[in-house]
This record gives sequence, C-alpha cells and structure tokens, in this order.
Amino acid sequence: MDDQSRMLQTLAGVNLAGHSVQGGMALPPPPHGHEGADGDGRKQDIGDILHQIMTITDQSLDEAQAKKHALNCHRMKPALFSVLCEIKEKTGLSIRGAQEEDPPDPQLMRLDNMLLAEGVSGPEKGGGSAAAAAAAAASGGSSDNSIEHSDYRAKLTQIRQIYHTELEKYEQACNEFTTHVMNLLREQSRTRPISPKEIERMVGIIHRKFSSIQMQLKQSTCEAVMILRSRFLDARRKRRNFSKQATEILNEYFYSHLSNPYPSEEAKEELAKKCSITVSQVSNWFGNKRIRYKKNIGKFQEEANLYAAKTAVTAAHAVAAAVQNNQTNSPTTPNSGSSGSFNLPNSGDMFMNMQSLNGDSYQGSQVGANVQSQVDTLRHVINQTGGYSDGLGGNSLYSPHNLNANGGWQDATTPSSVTSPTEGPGSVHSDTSN
DNA sequence: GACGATGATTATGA
DNA sequence: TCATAATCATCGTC
Repeated sequence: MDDQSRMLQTLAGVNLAGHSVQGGMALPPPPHGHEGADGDGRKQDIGDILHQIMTITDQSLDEAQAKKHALNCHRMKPALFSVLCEIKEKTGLSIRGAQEEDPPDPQLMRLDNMLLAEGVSGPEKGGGSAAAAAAAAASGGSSDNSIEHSDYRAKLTQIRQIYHTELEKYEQACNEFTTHVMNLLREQSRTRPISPKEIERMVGIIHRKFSSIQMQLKQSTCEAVMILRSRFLDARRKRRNFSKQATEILNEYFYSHLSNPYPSEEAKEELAKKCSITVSQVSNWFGNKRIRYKKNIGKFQEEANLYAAKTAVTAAHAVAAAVQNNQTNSPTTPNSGSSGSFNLPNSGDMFMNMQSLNGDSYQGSQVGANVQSQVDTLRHVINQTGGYSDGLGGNSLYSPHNLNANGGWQDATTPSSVTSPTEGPGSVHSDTSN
C-alpha cells in the first residue's frame, strides 16, 4: 500500500466525506457507510479541504490566495498537516537512504588533484607550475627556456583566471538559485508540510547539480592545461639554430682545443654564458661536433682553417706578450734567447717546445690559461703553412693527428694533462678527460 | 619538395 | 656518469 492511498485511508478513517471534485482531478468516490452524524460533519470538513486543495491550482492567483488563507484557517488543517508530515518524513527517509553518503567521485578527485598540481586551483604558486619547473629540470635547462616558461606561465595564469571567474560565476548562480528555491519552499511551507530537512535535501540536490556543472568546468580546464603543456613540451623539442655568434664562439673553442675538445664544466658554463645557451646545449654541441668532425675531417678542413687563421694572430700576440712578460720578470732566465719568436718544429709536440721556451715549464709565469689552446691554433697554422703532412691526404692542412689510431682523441698525453698544474681554476681550457 | 646542416634524443659501452 | 654513435626532427637553402 502506497503512502498516498494510506493517507486517504487514514483520512477516511476519520470519516472522510464523499464528494465529487468539480472541474479538476476526480477523487475516487469515498466510501460511504456507517458513520454517525458527527462523522458526517467531519467528512464534510475533510471533503471541503480536499476539494479546495484539488481545485486550488485551477484558479486565479487571487482566488488561490483566498483559498490558501481559508485552508490555513481551517480547523482540520493541523490534523491533515501532521498526517502529511508523517508521510513525507517516511518518504524523505527512504530517499535519503538511497542518496545519502555519496562516495567522493574518483574522477572529480583526479581533476581536483591535477588542477592543484598544475597550480590552477589552490593557492597561487607565483604564476608558475610544477609541470613547468619539472620540465625545465628534465631538460637540464636553466635560463634557456625562460621565454617559453614565461609564455607557459602567462597562459597558465590566463587559464587560472578564467577557471576562477567561471567557478565564481557558478558558485554565485548556485547560491542565488539555492536561496531562491529555499525562499520558495519556505513560502510553500505555509500551505504544505515542508520540513527543514526536506529543504536541506533540496539544497543538496541543487548543489549536486551545480557540482556536476563544476566538474565539466574542471574537466575543460584540465584539457586546456594538458593542451598547453603538450604544446609547451613540443615547443621545447623544436630545434632552433644557435645564433651565428654562438656558433662562432663554440667553433673557436673547438678548433683551438682540437687536441682535446672536451671542455670542462667551467668551460662549458662560460661558453654557455657567452652563447646564451645552456650547459647541456654546449655539451650537445661538442658531442655532435666531435663525432661529425671525426667522421668527416675533410669537410671540416676549411672551417678549421678559417677559425685557426682567425685566432692565430691573437694567439701569437698573446704568447709573445706572455713570453715578453716572462722575460721582463725574469731577465736572467736561461734559454731566453728566443726573443719571443718561436723555434717552431716541424714535428713533435709544439706544446713541449713551448714549455721549454724559458727552459722551464710555465710554472710561475703568467702565460695564462689559454696558452695551450693558442698553441693548438698556432700548430694548426704551422701545419697549414709548413705543409705538415701526416699521410691522411694531400689536402689535409690541419691534420687530425690529435686523433689516435682508434679514432679517439688523445687523452693522457694531451697537452691539457701536461699543462694542468699551471692552469688556473677559471681556465676555459678543456680538461675533461675522455 | 629535396637535401644538407644541425640541435636533440636515445641506446650502448667503458 | 660521461662519451660515442646512431638516429630523429627541424631548419634553411636551393
């Protein structure tokens, strides 16, 4: 037996009077029977009320208001009201039993977590995001991606702003609608039994509806962030040629350190700073350069000559100045009869001769950390002009005799290891052993 | 669009 | 961990 019929029966139990309802829904004919005169009176009352209730919606607003007032003042109202409340309470319990204790939506939780991690929701993370930072760290990049980072941050901030604006709008709309519904319910509670719990339940329903809208908003935001992120990461993969100046700096270093083109960390950092690229980009560049140079020495010959010639003068000047300086500082130094000019050998390690220039090593002299590289360059020029031939080919001006038989660069015997005691900490000389 | 140059990535080895 | 070698993907030039 359902609640409604039970209600009617309950009402019938208190002597429901039979009445046909005019102009509207017809109630089933009430049972007639065995009631007395007093019962007839109550039947009449209830019949009136039912009639009024059933016809109230068919009437104009004024008429309805008048009827509502009449109903409110009816002597049977409290009894009817309590019955309705009882029924509604039971109905409400059954509904609550089915709907209460909603477990948190895992999808919503995921969305929330992601938005939080990306810095879209939650407290402001300085406009940045963990993703951007992680991506930067992963690339080993420091400042190279600053432009992309700021771009990413700006876009993320935009998304964040839109998200919060929309969220605010939704919340406002939700609150307004809730208030409106609550007012309506309170208003209606004058004529029909609406318990505070029921209002609460209604509010819950509204909130659930709005939260589903919110979820859509969160989903869209997440998608936007994902797209932005993938674009950002793709952009990072994009190759951009280094500036001409940067390439020149790197090439100069490479060809002037051809005997050992392995820049130290410090050297890399300095090169990176000079070229406005990252240290890892410098490493990449040298890695590529080494392998490509080794693979096709002939192809790089011209380039090598070019850079060697370019730096030769500088190198010569620097070495000469250093020697002169050394002579000035130690006038009685033996074997200083070279007068700053090099007795260049056609074979053997030029560097060793440089070392014996003053009858001693560079220790104590201020020749500078770049001497070895300059020697490399000089050696190149010497080879070029002096027709050094190592049998690799007639056109090998700058012969790669730094490459060992295995195709690798000399390591332990490279000048770098020889000069290491004299090199200052700030030297850009390569000392990375292979 | 083809092609070479070049920066980045990845697998591998010492 | 770093260097090498191979490879990918994009850029720049013709």
